[in-house]
Amino acid sequence: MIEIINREIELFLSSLNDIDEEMLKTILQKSKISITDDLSKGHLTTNVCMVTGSILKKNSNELTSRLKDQLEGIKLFKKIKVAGPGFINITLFRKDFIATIDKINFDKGDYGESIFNKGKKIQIEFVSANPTGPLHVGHGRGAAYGDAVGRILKATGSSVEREYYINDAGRQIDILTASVILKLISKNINNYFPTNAYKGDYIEEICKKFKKEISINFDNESIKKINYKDPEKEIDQVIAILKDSNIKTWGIIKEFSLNEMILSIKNDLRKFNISYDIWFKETSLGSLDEKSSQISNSINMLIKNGSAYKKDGAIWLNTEISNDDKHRVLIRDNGKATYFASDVAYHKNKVDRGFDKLINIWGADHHGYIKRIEASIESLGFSKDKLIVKLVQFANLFKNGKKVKMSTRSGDFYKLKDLIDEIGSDAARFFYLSKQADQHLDFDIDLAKSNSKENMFYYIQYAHARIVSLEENFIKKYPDFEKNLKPIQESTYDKFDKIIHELSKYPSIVDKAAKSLQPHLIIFYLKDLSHLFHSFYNDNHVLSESDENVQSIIQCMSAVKQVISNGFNLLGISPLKKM
RNA sequence: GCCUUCUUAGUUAAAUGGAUAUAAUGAAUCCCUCCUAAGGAUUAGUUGCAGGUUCGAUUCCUGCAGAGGGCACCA
Repeated sequence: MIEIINREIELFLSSLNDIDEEMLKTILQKSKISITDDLSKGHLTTNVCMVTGSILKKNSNELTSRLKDQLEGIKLFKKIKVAGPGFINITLFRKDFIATIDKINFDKGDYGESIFNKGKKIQIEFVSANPTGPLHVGHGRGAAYGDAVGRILKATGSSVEREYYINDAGRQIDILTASVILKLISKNINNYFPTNAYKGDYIEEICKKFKKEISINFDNESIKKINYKDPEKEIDQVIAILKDSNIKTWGIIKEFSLNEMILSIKNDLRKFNISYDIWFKETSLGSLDEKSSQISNSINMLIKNGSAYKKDGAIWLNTEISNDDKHRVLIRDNGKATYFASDVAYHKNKVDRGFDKLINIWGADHHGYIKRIEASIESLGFSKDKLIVKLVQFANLFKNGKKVKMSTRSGDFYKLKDLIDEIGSDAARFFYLSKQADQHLDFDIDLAKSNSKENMFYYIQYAHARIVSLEENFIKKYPDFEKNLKPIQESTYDKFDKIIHELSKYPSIVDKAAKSLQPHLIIFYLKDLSHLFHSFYNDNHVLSESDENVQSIIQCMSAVKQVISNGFNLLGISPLKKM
């Protein structure tokens, strides 16, 4: 129906005098056909006359009456009405309106999918937490968000590749390795353990798994003598001694610890119903020592085209192109690459892989990083519009009415795994996604676990479960109807019209969520839909309706169930059959 | 100081520039001989302040006030 109206509108616009290409484009961009917010306004509405009127500096009254006549002329609609400041409201014939139910029950899991991103290759990189500790509840939000965005984009026709960037190079990994080694040799060094080493119990778990047949010999005496006031220098000194005294064993333990950490992260994410297509290691970008490694190549390119330069012994990138407030160091005066240099190479690698869009999901603390990455992309000769950075604000976790504190180094944090064990993956995902990603979120564990009305998650699940049970009871009562339900278009029953109207909005909600990368829109939609359902369910005793009506109602209810299930699926949540 | 996100019922939150700003919660009242009361119905209550753009602004722009986050040759 919307396609038909669109065609009529285009005909209408081209029939107008004094309109040029440019204007036409603007009008089509600004105007829209949408589903009305309320049935009292009919089923569909368009603002095209107001938009056209304002662009052509014409009175919109004249336009509305002309378009109204034209739409009435094709006799495909029950009623055309001009309303408000110049909307055209369209009421469909009942069979067209009610056909939505048949469509949903026919399309099943495909209902709501669209093709507006068809053929697009999108890469989405998210979580990418350093493999120096297990994932904590702070990472959960980015994980739930990134995965849901991936699912939604896929539903709009694009191919989506999920990627986790593993920072397996650099000082943090050295600290991890040192922490493990110090625990392994703790008896020989009087249990010495520097303040800045990682303290969580996961370090001990790695030690337990480490095969003891390898002899672990380090310079224990030098370690015992370490005495620094600055904890940063202290840990660096520890690392230096360990490496110098037995680089081979260091390497073995480093690799082992890293693999254990990555494995634990993968397991946690799997538990959270998330799987990745690619696990990209920072070390695969190579090092500066290799002449044609990816990292050397990208820096050389930047130097060659004049974007990067040498100053005070370091190599800097001029980031003015993106209005960054200062130039950024790529290679330090000690010859080592910065983390930023790896990132430049990594983003070049991503662009080279030919994606149409790169979506990075970062914690809000990375905010200051956006401009320099954009500058590097532009400086390498690509458009920064390819890159979309979505910031996810921190989540405050509340338990027993108190805020839960977190710090990775001290080992004092709430693990994502524990949260999932406590409330389940589905409820956790739901709450992480229940608010816009770029807003602060207070995550109340007690509420998430509660069975009360204020728990939206159960409210929606309850609607789904009620319909499942309704269908079961229906089949028990009418075993014959199972195979030949009457088509719903013949229904004259109208008490569920509000629900049908709401169901017809679902595809546009998915599109909106995909365009704005906001999964929470789906949650709010499902809540509204569930509300309509619960209300209907209370007012109408379905199975005591006439045989004819009950067939139609059951089909409508099944459609509601289907849409809840489809919506949950986009969020990575499984609907419940029983509460 | 600079950058950035934000400010909507008592509280927590919705709303691609659209019509009467939507829910939940809290308060008050009511509804189970009936398909799951983890539910429903009714009532009262909101766009920080001052301008601007627009036929139309919670939405876009400017200023002010207030809150969070970021401003390393750390990762």
